[in-house]
Formats: sequence, structure tokens, C-alpha cells
Amino acid sequence: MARPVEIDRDDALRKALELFWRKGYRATSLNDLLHATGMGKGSFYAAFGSKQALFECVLERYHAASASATGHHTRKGLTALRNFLDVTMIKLAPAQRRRGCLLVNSVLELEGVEPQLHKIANRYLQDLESRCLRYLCDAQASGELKQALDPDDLAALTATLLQGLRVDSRMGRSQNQLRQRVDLFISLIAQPT
Amino acid sequence: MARPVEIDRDDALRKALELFWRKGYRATSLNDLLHATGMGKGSFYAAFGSKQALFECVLERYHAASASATGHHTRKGLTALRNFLDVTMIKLAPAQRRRGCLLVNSVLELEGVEPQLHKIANRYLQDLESRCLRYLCDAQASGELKQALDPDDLAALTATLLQGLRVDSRMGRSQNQLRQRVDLFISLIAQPT
DNA sequence: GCTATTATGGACTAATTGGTACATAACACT
DNA sequence: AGTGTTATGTACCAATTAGTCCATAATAGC
Repeated sequence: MARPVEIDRDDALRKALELFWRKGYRATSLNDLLHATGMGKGSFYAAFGSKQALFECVLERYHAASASATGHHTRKGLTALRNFLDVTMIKLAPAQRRRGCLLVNSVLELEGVEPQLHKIANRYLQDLESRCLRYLCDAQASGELKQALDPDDLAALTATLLQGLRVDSRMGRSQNQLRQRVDLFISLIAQPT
Repeated sequence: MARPVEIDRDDALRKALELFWRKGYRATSLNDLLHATGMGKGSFYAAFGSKQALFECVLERYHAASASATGHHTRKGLTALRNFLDVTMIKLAPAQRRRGCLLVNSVLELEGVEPQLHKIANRYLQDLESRCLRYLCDAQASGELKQALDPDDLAALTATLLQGLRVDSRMGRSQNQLRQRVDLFISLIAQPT
């Protein structure tokens, strides 16, 4: 009984994610978004309500994608952890370099300026630590990890390292440089055979 | 022969640093700066030329202050490294929490949006790695560091960890949590006695 | 084809942005 | 006191911002 929707909401969200990821929240203007998605203003506000609401959607999507990409770990122990770091660093970032991580970028950009968005990004980001913990517990159970190490402390350190790697990525460091850091870190915590 | 300057350039720079550090480059408006420094527009543009030029000044100051605060290491070896990380994390951030590091913040915020500023912040930030290297070489020479470790690789990892800590700081994690990560890291690279 | 209904795009707005121009205020030197 | 020189604040500007409004386009059911 009415005019049907023209836009592909999913596609628009992907395009928006792309923009926010590359340029940040504030530097991405409404015009940028309209142009990238091909929507008019009317449709945009009908579909998303506001720039902020759209960003919240995008954050959720990003987090969900990241969780699912690293979630089903077929491997075990430290290999799984290594794989996890690898996926988080590389597979998630489509093609272009210098993107880092949308959550880390947002936490730094929005603290003190957009408290609500900052809080959301912060919460999603903290998830990482608990995901690290799972891998580390696995690794310790299978004897790959030095027994003296506390998995909780180590998960915290690993999460911090991961954040550092994302800064590195945004600085333009190569995949190889990042991988080298990961390898060294893993060798530091591994039980020598 | 002419009207003398009223403003205290040094003080204005300090106030500007404060603002940029807390809110980021783009979120700090010219009005914010004028209000914080108490200058009028005329004086501002006479003194600094533009918002961007002022920010470049501020970055330089920040880097210089950070280098000098961590530069003269009275201690030696791993204690010096630990002290270095401590100073970088804590002493430099006046009072308030959740500031992280101006350079890290800027690198993430400005990549792809303000190439020139990004480049400057990037360069300053990379200095850290070489400073880490000095401490690590010291530590290895004095036998505190595991002999098998390559100081260059380790300096890279340490710099990455430091960046991660700065993200943690911006996330609002407590000093104690940060210190715990530092301690664990150092224990991982130290030669067991 | 008509109509009820909804999606759409563009005109519009008020606020804010960084920056300029310039009249004037405040001095140092004679 | 007068004058040359520089610092200062304010009025102004064009561009951009996120967001609103509404006439119109496009459809589904009849």
C-alpha cells in the first residue's frame, strides 16, 4: 500500500562503517555519509534517526563481526591465541592499511567529548580481555603456557598489547612488523620445550 | 616604541596543550582556545598564525617535555626501564586521569584526515622505540635481561606495549592496573635470578 | 485509473567553524 | 604632549555542521 524502501540498509551500514573507521566519528560529516551511501537526507533520517544513532549501530556491527570472526577457534592453546591475534589484526581490516581498530580509535577520540559513544566503545573493547582469557586458560591447561603465570594477569597484558598493535597499525607499520611483535610476545609466555 | 605584548606565550601554550590533550585536535575549537588562554582573536593569530600551527607547537612541546622527563635516567638496567614506563604513564599526566598520551591520541585521530599533523605526531611517537632500546641494551649488558632476547625486537615490543598502556589510560583504567601490566611484562623479560 | 500511504530528495535553518580586516588602544621615544 | 609602531578586540565572512520540513514520487490495493 505504500512506496517501497529503496536503500539496502545493510549495505549502507557497511559503507558507513568503512567511513567511520577510516576518518573517525567527528571527521565523518553527514554529507560524507549521504554521498557514500547514496541516500538522500530524508531516507537517512528515516532509516537511522541521527548520526549518533547510526554510529551506535555501526559500533555494534563492528563488535559483532569481530567477535564472530575470532569466536570459533578451531585450533587450541597458544596456536589459537596466535591465530586470534592474527585475525584481529589482519583479517578484519579490509584491504587498506592504517585503519587500526574502530573501537580503539573511537575510545581515544571520543573520551570527554562524546561520553555516551565513548562508553559504548569502551564496553565493547573490554570484551577482548575476556576473550584472551579463554585462550590463555586453554593454553595453560594443555601445558603450553608457563605454569607460574596467572591467566588473568596475562589476559590483561595481552589485551593491552593488542591495543598497542592497533596503534601500530594506525601508525602505518607493516603487517610483518606487527607479526614479529606477536611472535616475540608469545615466545615470552610459552613454556619452553 | 610600540605597545608591549600582554600575553604570556608560554602559559598560553600550556593551556592549549591541556585542552588538546583532553579533547583532541578537532574537538577543540578556536573559541575554546581563546577562552582558555584569555586571548582575543587578534593576539591569537598574531602569536600563533593558525590553529594548526599552534597544534604543531604544542606537539613539539609535549615531545620535548616527555623526552626530558624520561631522559636523565639515574637508575640502571631494568629498574631504569621500569622507571621510564612509570614516568611516561604517570608523572607526565597532570592530575586528571583518562588523558592517555597526546601523541597516541593524535596519531589515531588525525590519520587520513590531517596528514601533516599525523606525520609529525607519528615521528615524535617513534622516538619512544629508540629510547626503549637504550634501556634494554643497558639491562642486557648488566645481565638483568634474558640473554637470548634481541634488544631491537624487544624495544619494538616494549614501545607497542607502551602504546597499549596509553589506550588503557584513555579507557579509564587505574594506575594500579597499568602498573600491574608493566610488572608482569618486566618479569617476563627479566633474567631469572 | 484512483487513492491511501510511505519513501525520497532538496530547500531550508540555526549554530558553529576557522579565519580576515580594521579601527583603536597602549605603549616607547623624542 | 606628540608621534610612530605594534598589540588587541570586535565586527565580519564564507563554509560547513547536524538536523527539519515538506512537496512530490512511487508504489499496493482496490
